[in-house]
Amino acid sequence: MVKYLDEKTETPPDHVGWRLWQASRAWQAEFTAAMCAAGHGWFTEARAGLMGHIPRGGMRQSALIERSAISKQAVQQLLDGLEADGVVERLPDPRDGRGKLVRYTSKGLDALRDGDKIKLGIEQAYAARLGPGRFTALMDALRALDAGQANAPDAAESK
Amino acid sequence: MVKYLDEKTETPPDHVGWRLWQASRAWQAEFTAAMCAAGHGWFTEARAGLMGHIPRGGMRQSALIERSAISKQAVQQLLDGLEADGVVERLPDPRDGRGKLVRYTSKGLDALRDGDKIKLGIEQAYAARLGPGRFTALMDALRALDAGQANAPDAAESK
DNA sequence: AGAGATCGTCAAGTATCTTGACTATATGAA
DNA sequence: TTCATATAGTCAAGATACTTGACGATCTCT
Repeated sequence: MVKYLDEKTETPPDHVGWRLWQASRAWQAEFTAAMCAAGHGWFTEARAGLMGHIPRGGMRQSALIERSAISKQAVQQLLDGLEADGVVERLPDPRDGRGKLVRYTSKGLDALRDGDKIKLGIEQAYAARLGPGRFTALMDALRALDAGQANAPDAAESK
Repeated sequence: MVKYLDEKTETPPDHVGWRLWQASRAWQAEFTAAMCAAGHGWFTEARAGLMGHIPRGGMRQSALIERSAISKQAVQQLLDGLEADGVVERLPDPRDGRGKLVRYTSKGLDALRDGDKIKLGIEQAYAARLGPGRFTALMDALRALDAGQANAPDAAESK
């Protein structure tokens, strides 16, 4: 291949945003791959994002919409998919004829359990790679960042 | 609104992956908003990801494809958009009739400059929020993670 | 009862990716 | 030189993850 120009003048970005992005993507790739390997091929990042908001005991779809930062239609489509794949089920809310209850099926609960195991494994690998001190420092900084974000009104995320 | 069930049994995730994801999204939201406010309304996350790989001096499209982890068609579509918005331009490669050179326009270079300023601002805000010690620790840990990832053959990202 | 808000759904469109098929050019060996 | 093959870029079609807008059904409040 012809290499010339200033392709050696590479500028691999090195700022917080880039690092966070890379780290986040790497984690997700690892987690998703492990979930697939564990037989949960239906698992995707978007679904994970949504499922992160559904407690084990289930919840109302409207409450889920409130929590996840996305539109109700997006939630609905994601739920449609999860329901079609047998991960969650939607039942009519006995206390409100308009509402629906979103609940994990046993398949969904299995996936949650496997996911917890995988998360733990990745976390331990990270801790081993960084050393306990640096890993703790990382988590501490990330939590502090999150707390600051939640309080900041200009975070464009509070709504 | 009717609140019942175990909606108080909230399970806000707190593991590395979630934290990284949240932090990454928050950074991107802040950056994109600032870029929009600076008049670069064409700016999106996907485009940023690609532009992060294009050096100031430009490069061959094929080299860009190699670097970015996405398909050549995706790169092409992103470039089509960036070109349509006047951010980059594609010139025939004088040394290879098949190739094209991707180069920033002055509009693109302006955006890069503004982006650098904004990045710096966000970084300083983060450092102020965390304190210099914790911020340095965060960057250190993220860099170490990235370095470890790059060396790990199972990272599914090396290709 | 009736007004208005809330809950979920349907329809349509956009952005970001994918795989597959194709053209044009370059390279290297017969 | 010429032909096989590899590389560079494009075109087409489809999947996923979102968006806004419109709508019917149900609840709540007066």
